[in-house]
Amino acid sequence: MNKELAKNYDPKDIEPRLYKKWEDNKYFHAEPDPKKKPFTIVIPPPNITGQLHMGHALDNTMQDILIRYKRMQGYNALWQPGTDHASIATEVKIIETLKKEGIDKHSLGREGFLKRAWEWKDEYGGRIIKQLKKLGSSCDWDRERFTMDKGCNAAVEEVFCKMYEDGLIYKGSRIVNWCPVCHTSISDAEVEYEDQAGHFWHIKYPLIEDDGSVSKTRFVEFATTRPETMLGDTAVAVNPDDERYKDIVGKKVFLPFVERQIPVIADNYVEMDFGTGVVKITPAHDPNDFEVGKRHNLPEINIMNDDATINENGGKFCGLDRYEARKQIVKELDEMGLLVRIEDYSHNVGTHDRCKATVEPLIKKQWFVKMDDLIKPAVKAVKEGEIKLIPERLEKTYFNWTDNIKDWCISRQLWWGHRIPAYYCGNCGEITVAKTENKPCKCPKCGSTNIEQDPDTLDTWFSSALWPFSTLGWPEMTEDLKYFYPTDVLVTGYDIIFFWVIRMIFSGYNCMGEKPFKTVLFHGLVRDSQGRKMSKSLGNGIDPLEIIDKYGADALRFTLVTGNAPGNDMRFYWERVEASRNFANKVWNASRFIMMNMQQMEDAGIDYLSFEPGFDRLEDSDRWILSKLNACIKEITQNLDAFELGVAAQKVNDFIWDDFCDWYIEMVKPRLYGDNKDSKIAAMWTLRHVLTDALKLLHPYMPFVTEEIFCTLKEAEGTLKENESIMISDWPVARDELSFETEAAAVEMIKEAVRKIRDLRTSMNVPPSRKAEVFVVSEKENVRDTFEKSRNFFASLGYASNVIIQTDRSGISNNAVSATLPDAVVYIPFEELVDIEKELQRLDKEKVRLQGEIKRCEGMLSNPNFTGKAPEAKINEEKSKLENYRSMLAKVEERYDQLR
RNA sequence: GGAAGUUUAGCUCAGCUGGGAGAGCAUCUGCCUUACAAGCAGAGGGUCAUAGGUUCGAACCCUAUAACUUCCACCA
Repeated sequence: MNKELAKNYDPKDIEPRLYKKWEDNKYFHAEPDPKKKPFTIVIPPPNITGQLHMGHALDNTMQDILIRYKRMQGYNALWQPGTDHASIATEVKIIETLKKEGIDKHSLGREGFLKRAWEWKDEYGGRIIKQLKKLGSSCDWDRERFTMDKGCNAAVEEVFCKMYEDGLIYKGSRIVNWCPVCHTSISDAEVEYEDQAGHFWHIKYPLIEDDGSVSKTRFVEFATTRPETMLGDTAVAVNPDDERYKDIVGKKVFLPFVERQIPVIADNYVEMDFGTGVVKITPAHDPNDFEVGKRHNLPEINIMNDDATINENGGKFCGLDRYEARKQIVKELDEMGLLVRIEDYSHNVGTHDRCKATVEPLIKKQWFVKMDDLIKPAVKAVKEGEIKLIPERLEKTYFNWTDNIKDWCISRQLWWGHRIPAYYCGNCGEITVAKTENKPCKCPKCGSTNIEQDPDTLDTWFSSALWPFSTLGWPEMTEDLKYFYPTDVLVTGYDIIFFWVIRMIFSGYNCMGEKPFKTVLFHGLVRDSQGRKMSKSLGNGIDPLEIIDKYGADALRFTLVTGNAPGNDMRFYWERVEASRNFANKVWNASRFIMMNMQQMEDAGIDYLSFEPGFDRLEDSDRWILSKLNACIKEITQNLDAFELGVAAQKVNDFIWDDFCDWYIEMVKPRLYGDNKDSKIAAMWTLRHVLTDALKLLHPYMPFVTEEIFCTLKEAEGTLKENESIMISDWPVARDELSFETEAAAVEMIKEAVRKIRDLRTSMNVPPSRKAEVFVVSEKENVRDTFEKSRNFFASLGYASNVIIQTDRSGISNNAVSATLPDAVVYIPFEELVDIEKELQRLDKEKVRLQGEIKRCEGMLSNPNFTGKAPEAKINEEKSKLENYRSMLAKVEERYDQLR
């Protein structure tokens, strides 16, 4: 042995060193191999603008746990990494940067701007990758992709052209969400609604009399939250069943300012009970009005420019900002006597999720994906369980969206992104859709060479929707694609189920004819300790890199996956990181203990390595911990297969800390410090065996500390192979020949006795330094045998100077306290310390407790409904409990009588 | 308006799909016991939101109610 571990685990130097080792040895790399089963995860590609935040840390920790677990199980595990160009987020960021330099985007021109964007990508795009590495992510970095690399571009063009041919992509003039700040259309999913305090302006339009004059006495009154849109009104509507307005339907009203006469129409869209039952109709600036307008063939009058100022259709308000126009219009209406009243009103306003500007519905010519057919296989897949969502309840959210799906607006008036492969003839207007390599030099219809490509780019999610197969080579049918697709799990936050998950699913079926993944594992948000979202503006964000720096990546990872269920949000507490760090340190020190003893045995010339566990040489405590380990392996494997990462983590923690450290290592100490060589060797074999398996079980969660210990341990033994690593070692397999029910139960009894002794001592304020004789009295031979076999550790754990095992209580002083077990009574004569009255009180309390338990058991067992209907195992369990309680009660009563 | 989630110890949360309520942190007591004070040993602390129901048996299943949170819709 030539390596020693420091007293406290310090991740600082260890983590980068080990990560480099893994990378250098290509342990993350996967190639198709028909001899192995694939297991694939594609990373949710982080934005190139991104910095690692808690959400990433959680998301990637979960993926890494699954990948490492499967890799150890012998799967050909591929974690496909990459980044997203994040069209609008990046473009906004670059515009900001340019602004600081006093440069306007348009003055650079498209090419100049894109050049800057690529420079920016080269400089910052790799930042988050470096940060992911600090977390320990075992992605196959040789395969790193980017949504705007050559392959992804090819995939995007392929899909666009194919879908256009199939009629799934069309260009149409429809009302879209327009961001007047970013100057682009955005999809429905990108609109965030927020409650804003506003007003309800009650306005009236004069009726046009039958003689064509503007009435001075008859008006139609309605209310609106956006009076400026009146400039684009082309009707007012009432419900067809509304008696109040029956007589004016078909007549006209006078629209002030623009001085139009517009019709009063009847449409079911109008609710009679709301407001006055009259709605002004502005088809060009409201999605509902747009629909109404279509039904009634109303003109669509656009009154706004792209920056939300009023255009020439707004007459005298032309040039004013929408809010300025609003003020003016209200003021002038008031002056004209057409403003009835103003009411305070809180309503939802659509804002752009990127820049928070109020979205303006506008009619624009845009590209859309037709959703109704495309969505069908995606619905079917989830309905029939072909794709599993975890937690299951998110299926409802999923179907809620698919059931109400609208066509997807995919064109963006941005430069950074995939430019739409559509070409327009400047002469005849013919549209040609073609891949870049086939782009037309002249119009196929009129032959004109006056051809221009569509200036717009695609929604950033258009390319990420293809991510699970574009990264594996599609549209080429590569070996990778055949082997690794469909992928196994997608791990992501529930917040992007609409943006991304659904779109990947329908794209998968559309392009590959096959689902993109079998399971979607959702996690929640990491919130601050007060339950608030972490955000830049609140300044309450916690930097994962700071945690890694202070406590290590292992501690961060462990913290993020323990104590919360799939899909639930969690709160972040530094105390929890500290607890995780302490756990890592615990593992570290247990290992240190074992290695110190290895050293001592080596120094004493004891060959512990060649011990082959003829199981007859294992002692009860060894068999107990091996049984525990075996159960643990089974359960943890099951939990991981069911994606119950938190539950599995808790079990590893409890096994290592409670069973292994607090009990087994303590049990084994007297043997290690004693003279029995065989016993020592058996103990050392068990320690090493259990530690190694425990490290493996822990490795997916805490890759660094486990690797460091694993290698140091092997090195100490002298069995470390070159470049050996726990990450490519075999996942532990449960071995039932290493499970010993009888011995395990026997040790549990000793543990119970120890706990009772400790309890007695504490309640009597006996300091640990004061040892005492301990008598064990049992009529049962096998019980006495058990104590006999375990006397060494029973004595040390129970602070006994001597353990005397006998069949009756002869020779035991009356000045003794006792602890009762079902099959034995333990006496500790403390002489001067014992207060008989107090002891009687204690025994009395115990009597009452046992009587209560017995009553409960008897009640159950005498209930014919219970004995008739409950499963037999449960009945037997209760019977044996009852027996134990009765036996204990008898002993307690006996002792009570003796003392009295 | 529709839907979902949450409600368990002082705090944050688990509880693996019905069989005697758990962890971490905090609190209290005693220990620097040669792996670990980032530790050890003990203790206190819960009508599992409320009210009904199903069941031999409910934190868990059903119904209703309340509070909080979130998502979707957008009635102008």
